[in-house]
Amino acid sequence: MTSSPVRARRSPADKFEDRRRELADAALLTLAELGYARTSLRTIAENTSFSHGVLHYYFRDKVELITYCVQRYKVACVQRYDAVVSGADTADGLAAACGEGLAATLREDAVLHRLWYDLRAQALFEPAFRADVAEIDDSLQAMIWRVVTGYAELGGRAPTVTSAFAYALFDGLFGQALARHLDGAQDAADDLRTGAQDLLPRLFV
Amino acid sequence: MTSSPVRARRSPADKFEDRRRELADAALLTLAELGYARTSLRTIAENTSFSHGVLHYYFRDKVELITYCVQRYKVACVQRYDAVVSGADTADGLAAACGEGLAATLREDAVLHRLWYDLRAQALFEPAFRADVAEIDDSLQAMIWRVVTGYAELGGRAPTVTSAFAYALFDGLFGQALARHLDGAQDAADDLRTGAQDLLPRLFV
DNA sequence: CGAGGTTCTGGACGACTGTCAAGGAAATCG
DNA sequence: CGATTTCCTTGACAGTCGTCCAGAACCTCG
Repeated sequence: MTSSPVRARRSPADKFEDRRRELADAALLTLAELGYARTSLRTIAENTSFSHGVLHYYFRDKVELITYCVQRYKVACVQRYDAVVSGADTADGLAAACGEGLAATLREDAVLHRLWYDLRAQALFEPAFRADVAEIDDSLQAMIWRVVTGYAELGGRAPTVTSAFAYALFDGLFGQALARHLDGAQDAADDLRTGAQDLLPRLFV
Repeated sequence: MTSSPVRARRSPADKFEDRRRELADAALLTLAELGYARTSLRTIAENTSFSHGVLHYYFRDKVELITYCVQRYKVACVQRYDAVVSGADTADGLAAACGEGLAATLREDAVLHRLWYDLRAQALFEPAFRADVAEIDDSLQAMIWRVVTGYAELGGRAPTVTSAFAYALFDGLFGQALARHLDGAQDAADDLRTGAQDLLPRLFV
């Protein structure tokens, strides 16, 4: 009972948490590459400089590891997107930045978004994932809603949809673009960009 | 070389195909219950009156079985939906039937649609599924497009979106409603109904 | 240096997977 | 009826999986 490794830190700047993050980032790469169903703890460990046993030293089980990974993914994703759309000062400029931001993250982080859609589907079956997936979904919905309200203020009109409705539409658009992009369609990102620009005004009629 | 069971039928009305369908339907139930990642061939066989070996008598491997299942799912899904929306003779009536049809299939076939979103996510990783998933996606897109063009004719206006764009939006709406419904939200189906009715006119501005 | 805690290794365990083959059971047909 | 094809069961195979653990390695501090 002395060496339960879950909570026994002492060193400065929490080396324990640092290694957790390091392992989670490696796991994130492997998960994004193979998908949830095909990723084993041993495969994750192979993409690190450690052996497979260490994962159970830093994470209670596979669910805790994946949960931790997914939370890391969220903050990086939302932060980057907010930065992209924060610079616009006209309605049309914001719509363009919105489309460009979505297209950019589609091009650059396609495999991570693929993992997101995978895990969200898994959460439909595995209740252990639902809380974290719902939390990320909420933060993505809020991210989209910031764009919509920003567009509203710059354009002087109020949106005629709910936050959830707007997010569902953008999510559908993004999911389709992702599938096409991963299938090799060169124009997927461009279509997403123009599609998002097209969609935004339709939320105000 | 005489007894390769893949093609060696003779009896009337193809008993072989009948049993394939029977096994595939049982597999579909099990897959919808557990999801792709957690469903094994033995578990599928347990939900039938046969032993696990018979699956390899009627299907070459797991991929062929699941592929066959998914194709069965498609025809049932699209046929039923088309019947629901075929009766409308006004634009508003068609929008209502569209929303009601989506809400009804959400309520009645939630677990099957859950499987669909699961398999579509798997196809992002596993190229073996992509062709079949793309085919189903196309048929669903055509199904939505029939509603849109029908609405256009009844309303005397032409849609201002592409078929793929319209499908992406409806799919996003449905996916979100499905997640909420499976999470126990009582109003998910109603929101989907009104959401679809709300979305349809926005494709004509 | 040595004691004691922390970190990591590598092997083992039992359970489970898809696949296959040998042979029994059942149906079909000459 | 017996022979032959079709259908199905059973058990095995070689892997992989998550998990756990004994102990080596490492680090820190007295």
